Amino acid sequence: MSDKVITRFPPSPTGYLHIGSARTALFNYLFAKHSGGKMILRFEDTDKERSKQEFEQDIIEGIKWLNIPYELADNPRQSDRGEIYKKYIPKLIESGTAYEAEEAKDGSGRKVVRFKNPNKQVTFTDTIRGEVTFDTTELQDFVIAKNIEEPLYHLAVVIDDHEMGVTHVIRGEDHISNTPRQILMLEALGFTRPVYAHIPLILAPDKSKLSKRHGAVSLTEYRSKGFLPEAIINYLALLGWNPGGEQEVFTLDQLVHMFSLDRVHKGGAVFDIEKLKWFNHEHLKLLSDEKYAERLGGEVDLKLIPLLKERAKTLVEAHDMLKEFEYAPPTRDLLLKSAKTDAAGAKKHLEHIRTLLNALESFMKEDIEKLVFPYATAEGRASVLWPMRVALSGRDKSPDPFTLAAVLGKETTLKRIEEAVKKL
RNA sequence: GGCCCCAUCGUCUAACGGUUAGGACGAGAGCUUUUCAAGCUCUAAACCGGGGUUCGAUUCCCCGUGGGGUCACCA
Repeated sequence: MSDKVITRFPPSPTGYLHIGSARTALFNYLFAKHSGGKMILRFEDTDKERSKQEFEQDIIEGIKWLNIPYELADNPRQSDRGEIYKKYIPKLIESGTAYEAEEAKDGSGRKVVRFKNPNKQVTFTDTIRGEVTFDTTELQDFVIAKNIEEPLYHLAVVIDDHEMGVTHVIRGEDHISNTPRQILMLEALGFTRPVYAHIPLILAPDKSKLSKRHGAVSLTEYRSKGFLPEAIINYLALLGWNPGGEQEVFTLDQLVHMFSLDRVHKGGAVFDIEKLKWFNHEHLKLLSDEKYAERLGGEVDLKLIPLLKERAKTLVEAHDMLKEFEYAPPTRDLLLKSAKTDAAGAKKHLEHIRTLLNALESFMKEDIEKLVFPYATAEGRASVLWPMRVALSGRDKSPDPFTLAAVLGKETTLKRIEEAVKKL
């Protein structure tokens, strides 16, 4: 089928995968997949000085980590596509729409190629913004190639999009003013115009384009901070687009199903880390205990996962909490810290709890609670519950003592109470 | 500065001429098995301004203001 939708994600490997690029990739994928098409990945590395293998790797790994499907173009690097470009540049010169001008600064001794600007108005339809008109006169006879076989970005884009059969160009709004010059070249080459859609930029809190000076912008940083790819996808999709209802938590498949370009916003959207954290917590809670443990990467007691799920907003927070569960025998001072009783009282209470729990068959939270809580209420909750919390956790900040006891299990619980009693 | 784009709570957004302008994040207050979180409940919080069009404008048009993007032999 010739009318199959083909979008593309063409990063230039001059930096690590940026959160904004990731969203552009996501929108391209969502649109293509929703329309039954595909998204092609290629690298725009015509700037040899700044392009690095390392960045290329990072970008691919990032997209894979996010689970955004793509198809790698044949010959995905522009730096390897010289043979293709060589077919087109002379053609442009022969047809009189381009000409060789002054000597190039690249030391090749060859001449730079300039486009013979027809100096006209160019109007194109942007799916998101409607008709946009530019007067290209101010562009003058712009340079399109460093020399007869090395195109500059704009020319390479036009040729690649044509060669790869790209039907829809979905890119950041910062490219909107590049569009007319690309259309000029594409007309000179006799190519068909793709559909253009310029999506709003992701903004920093100061409303300017999000960039490195604003802090964390590379996907890797979010990954290492313990964010889930599902959460990042979900959050990014809702920056500048929304399906209309009041639901906010979605899976990638759901997003694919609902996505449409006409619900994409025109204005930029400020990136809010707090909301991302909230999405992350939501997606973390959606994981099964087994999957959660898997994501944490270590050997984790599955009994601890529900506790983590409830409290941790990121995997890193979960890790930190896990450390907090590491028990160190509490000091006498800590045991008495907030208990409204003296050492003798605390000792009495702990011994009583030990006796109660020792007789308990089922060590479920509810049963422990049923047994201990009435006693705590009768004796003064603080004077019973505080020593119990500290005895079990070794800390003054912890989940409630009943949950703690249940998670720890009977044996450990009794052992820790025993240890505490000895201190009093 | 030229050109282009944009404009609803602090932030992400709903609304497609008629609503008490809704939701979410965050904030504040309260509740909970007296901690820290989480959770639950409640509260505060917005249509940039001025003209039109219309019986009626947040919504359509124009102007202004504000913000942003872009002006390379970078992408």
